[in-house]
Amino acid sequence: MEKFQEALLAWYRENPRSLPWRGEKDPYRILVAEVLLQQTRTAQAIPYYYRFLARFPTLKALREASLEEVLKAWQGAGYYRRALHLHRLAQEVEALPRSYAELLKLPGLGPYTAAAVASLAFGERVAAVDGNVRRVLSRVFALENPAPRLLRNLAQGLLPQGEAPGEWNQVLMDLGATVCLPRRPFCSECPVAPLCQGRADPGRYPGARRRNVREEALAALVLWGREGVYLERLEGRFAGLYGVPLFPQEELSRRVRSFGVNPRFAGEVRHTLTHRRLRVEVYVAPWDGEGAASRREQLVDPGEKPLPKLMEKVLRQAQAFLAHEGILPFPHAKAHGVKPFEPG
DNA sequence: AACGCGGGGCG
DNA sequence: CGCCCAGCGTT
Repeated sequence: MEKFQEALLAWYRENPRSLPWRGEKDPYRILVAEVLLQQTRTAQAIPYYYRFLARFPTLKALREASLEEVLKAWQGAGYYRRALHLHRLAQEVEALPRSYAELLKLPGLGPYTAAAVASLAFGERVAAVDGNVRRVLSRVFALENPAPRLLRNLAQGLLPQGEAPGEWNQVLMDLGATVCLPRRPFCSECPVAPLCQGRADPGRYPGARRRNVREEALAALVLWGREGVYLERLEGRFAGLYGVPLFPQEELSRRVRSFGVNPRFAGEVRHTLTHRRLRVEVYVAPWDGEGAASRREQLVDPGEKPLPKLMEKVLRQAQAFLAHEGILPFPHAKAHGVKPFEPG
């Protein structure tokens, strides 16, 4: 196995990736990067990394912020529980613990993130197994569906003695991210191709995970007034963020009745999540909150609240419709720009 | 072990 | 379109 490690380390020295958090020493900044990278491509994480750290440069700054401010900084990055967990974590500890075992106890840190922070920030000899490492090891050892436990043991056994553990973890991840790609890997460029047991059929290792994408028919109700749009705090999906009322399409008539409005159809919006395909009918109605005094204060400028992308699409659609009708749009208009309304 | 949870880029 | 991404928490 020494040959394996030497070949990879030599390759890494010649092909380093330049990333904003590469070489970072501050454990907090490493943590933010690793949490952002959970199920998120590096290219997508980078702008959020800068924005979040500019807003909350230290654990203390994060601790003293409100959850809503934190979610606002996270807006657009997805998997918003990550932001919630980071905020909660900041309340729980004065400083980040320095061991894998302690890090693993923190909210939002699982085996991968705890290992990444422990090795990168504190030099602990612990292997970090992410999707890249899973794929690399599955191919090297020709494993179609390796258990997480097995992968951790394999990765742990590969940690070189003389090398900084954090560096080594990045070596494997970099190989997976740039050479050992999910589809059409560059085996001819791979430093460990001669040792790879799965080289003959890389598409077979690891095997595909089955997924079940279901469709959902929803409706959104955009109630707008001079002071803004009626927003509520969302629960369940997008919990903690804000949005207009969103519900199964078949509940439309009931919800319309309960609000006492007479809405018009403003078009349709599609939004895809990993496991869901959402088709949202957008309805708009003028509203001043009459007959619902407690709701009146919920008429706000959506630009001030953390919104999921889906809600941005819904508002944009509503706005385009209103503009097309020659109706003065709500304050949100300037923030996002108006696309022409396209019927159907 | 299976599922819910965003958003985006690629072939 | 389907696939997958520097995963985690819950059941």
